[in-house]
Amino acid sequence: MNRRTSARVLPRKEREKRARQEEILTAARALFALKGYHNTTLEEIAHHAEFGKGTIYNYFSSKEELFYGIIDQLTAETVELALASIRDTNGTAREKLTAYAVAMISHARANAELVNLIIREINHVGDGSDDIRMKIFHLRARKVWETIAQPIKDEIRSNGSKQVDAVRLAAMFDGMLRFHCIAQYGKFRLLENENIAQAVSSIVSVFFDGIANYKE
Amino acid sequence: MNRRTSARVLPRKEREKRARQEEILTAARALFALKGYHNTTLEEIAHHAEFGKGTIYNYFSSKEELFYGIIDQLTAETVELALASIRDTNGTAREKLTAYAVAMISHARANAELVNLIIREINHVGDGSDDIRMKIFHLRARKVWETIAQPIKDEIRSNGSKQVDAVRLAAMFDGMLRFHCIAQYGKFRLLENENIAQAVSSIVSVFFDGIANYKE
Amino acid sequence: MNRRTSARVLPRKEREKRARQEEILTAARALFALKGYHNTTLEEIAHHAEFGKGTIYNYFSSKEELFYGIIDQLTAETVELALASIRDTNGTAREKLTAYAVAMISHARANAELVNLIIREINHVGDGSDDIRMKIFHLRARKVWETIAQPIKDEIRSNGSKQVDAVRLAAMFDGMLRFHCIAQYGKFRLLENENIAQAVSSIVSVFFDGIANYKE
Amino acid sequence: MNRRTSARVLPRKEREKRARQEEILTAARALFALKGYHNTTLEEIAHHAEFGKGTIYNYFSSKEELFYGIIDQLTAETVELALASIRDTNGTAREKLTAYAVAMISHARANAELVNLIIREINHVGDGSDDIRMKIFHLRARKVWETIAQPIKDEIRSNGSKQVDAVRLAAMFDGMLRFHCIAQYGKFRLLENENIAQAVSSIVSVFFDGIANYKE
DNA sequence: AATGAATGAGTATTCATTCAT
DNA sequence: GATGAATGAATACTCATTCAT
Repeated sequence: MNRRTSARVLPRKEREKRARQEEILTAARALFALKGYHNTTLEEIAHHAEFGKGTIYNYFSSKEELFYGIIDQLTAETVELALASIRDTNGTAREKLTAYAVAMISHARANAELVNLIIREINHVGDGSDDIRMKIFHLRARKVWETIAQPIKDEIRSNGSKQVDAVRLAAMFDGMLRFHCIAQYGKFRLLENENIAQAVSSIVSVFFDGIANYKE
Repeated sequence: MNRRTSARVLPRKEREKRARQEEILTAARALFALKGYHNTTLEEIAHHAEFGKGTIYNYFSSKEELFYGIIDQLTAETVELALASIRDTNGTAREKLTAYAVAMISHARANAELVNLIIREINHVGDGSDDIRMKIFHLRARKVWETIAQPIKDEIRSNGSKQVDAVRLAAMFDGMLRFHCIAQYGKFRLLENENIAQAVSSIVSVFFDGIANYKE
Repeated sequence: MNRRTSARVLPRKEREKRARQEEILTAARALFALKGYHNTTLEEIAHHAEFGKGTIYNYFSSKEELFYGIIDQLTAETVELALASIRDTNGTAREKLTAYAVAMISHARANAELVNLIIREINHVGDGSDDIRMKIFHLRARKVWETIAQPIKDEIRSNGSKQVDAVRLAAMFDGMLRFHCIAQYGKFRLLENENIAQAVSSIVSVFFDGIANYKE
Repeated sequence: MNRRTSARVLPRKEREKRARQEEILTAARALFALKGYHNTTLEEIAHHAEFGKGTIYNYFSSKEELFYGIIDQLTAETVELALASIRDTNGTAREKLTAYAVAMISHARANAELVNLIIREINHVGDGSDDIRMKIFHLRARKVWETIAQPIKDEIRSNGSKQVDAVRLAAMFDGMLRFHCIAQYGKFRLLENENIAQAVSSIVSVFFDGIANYKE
């Protein structure tokens, strides 16, 4: 196996470049999350990443590109998280979705306000001419929904229902989750509760049984 | 009746001032929604409102203040909308919440991206020192949830359940709705469907019956 | 005659605006001439013009535009100077061209290195996409040559020659003059002599009689 | 014969160093001519010369030094060209100067805009503290004039004139030539004609006979 | 000797805010 | 009150130069 073609054994130069990119992304992530895109200067990012200002531009061609790098990272993480939760959980649909919900909320909490960052800033940057990029985020979101739609579909099918837009239901579930994250972890903090297990339990319970059958 | 406290008989001066404020808010709303807070200049707002740039400062002490004026307007509208939907709908909880959902989504559609603007920009402005203002938005959100929590509580009580955090359930319902609005009407458009009735029906159906009992 | 349509009685506002533009142009002229386009900062120009930096942008949309403003001024002055010299001088072609030469060199001396500025910087600024502007300078140069071509044409016609490209000859005369200015007043100072009358006399003498008949 | 002073038998190291310098100068020449001094980056030069950026600094201590290297090359070429034209042409002053004019214009055409580059950029670089360098260019220019002044002097002496500043006349002739080159080959293209022979003929004719005796 | 990643001084431009008219 | 010219702080981005490898 050639060193160049192997994904594992990248040449040292390349590995180091990736590592530096990660460092910069991490610094930017923290600052964007804390202060928002427009209120964070490249100087600050550079300082926080312990690089010179000019160095940032060796890795990202503009501040905007850096931002998209973060979005890319985050959406990829979310997709990965959904895939892993559903794939690795053996059990009922309810258990699979519970696993996803826990993972999702934990990720949101760990990344504090960064999850909202996506929603907050996505329309903000650029002039809308970057449709290609938008399409990627689009595809990532659908990928998540399609992933969690699978157990939903199975559940409903076993119910006797036939034609159901499981992706739409998945989006609803995701909506509850994400709104919870925004409400819980955004600056615009709306909820006080910090008990993930309980929050997930509520959401899953409502989603599967509805409030008509809701039991605390 | 005091001239000041009367909503009807404000002095002409005061009435005109309010009217001007509204005009400015309307112009700003349109532009902020279209281009975001930071990408909209006061010059543009002034031009669009057909006022001189300096005049804006006779009505709002800063660009930020103007932004909060819009948030204030929007959140007030949402509260009003929730109150009206629940109050004016006679029937079951399901019917009341359906009414609210229709009103909410219609409002979001009519105000296009402005709804997201709240979420998107709310963290953008200021340096966190405006807690008082945050508290107002906080209270408005709770007011909405408490309003729609009432029918939910009634529904569940009639189910025999006792201790239920209906406000939390209300927030979940609202979350599904708002996420739907963001996904549907944001630039980050994720859904294709434009049929409000159907979307509302799905959301209400899941919320009340859960997907376990979901019928298309 | 309406104040608005009269070229003489511009409204006060407009007059003041023009005056400010002139002040800025004058300041920029001095600095560009002294240090060149790229070595002069807008901050310096603003300071020298006793305006704030932002104010410059109310009058010129960019540094480049400001530069073109100067070129415009200078080329217009040169045209004016040629027209006046030829028109106002009664006498032979030799006398007319002498008048032009004196005026041209005096202007160059008064504006020190600014005359060269045109040649020095003209290719420097912008990316060549401003053909419209180039065309204007082009036309101005031709205008000068056509102006001084007239007496040349008359002189030659009285000689019996018929078809002569007088404009080309005019360009040659102008070339001697301008090169003299560059050599004399540029940083790249090549000549020591400061006696305008003598320099003009040499140039005119050579131009009319050639060195074959040259008498000091 | 000392290895150092011999032009032929330089040590290999030295020869290679010179060769590399030439390569870099050639690359820089092309780019400076095309885009101007300030709009050409060292990165581009290095790339075009197929060297690493840092390597350039092993041969030239700064970008400015590199520029002066080009000027040096060009002015040396011009001196060489003048010397050769006058020396190698047997015949009248008129013929010698015609030869020089043809050589000069051809060189200008071959080096396109590089000729103007000298005039354009000479004031651009540095802060005037490089008088030594200026003096060199100065001397080179005088060398050219003195070279072409010789046949002029002879011509005039044979005319009976005594005290004539032939160098000044030479500068005038050169001025016509160089202005022609600028007008013809600069971006600021003022002439359409491309017929070198005819242009030279006009210039020489005017210079020797003046327009008073000018025949097409 | 060759390299190119790192650097940060330097600069054009924007725009919220002020204030004289 | 209304205006918009004046202002300068703030900031993304460039690029000559250095230096560790």
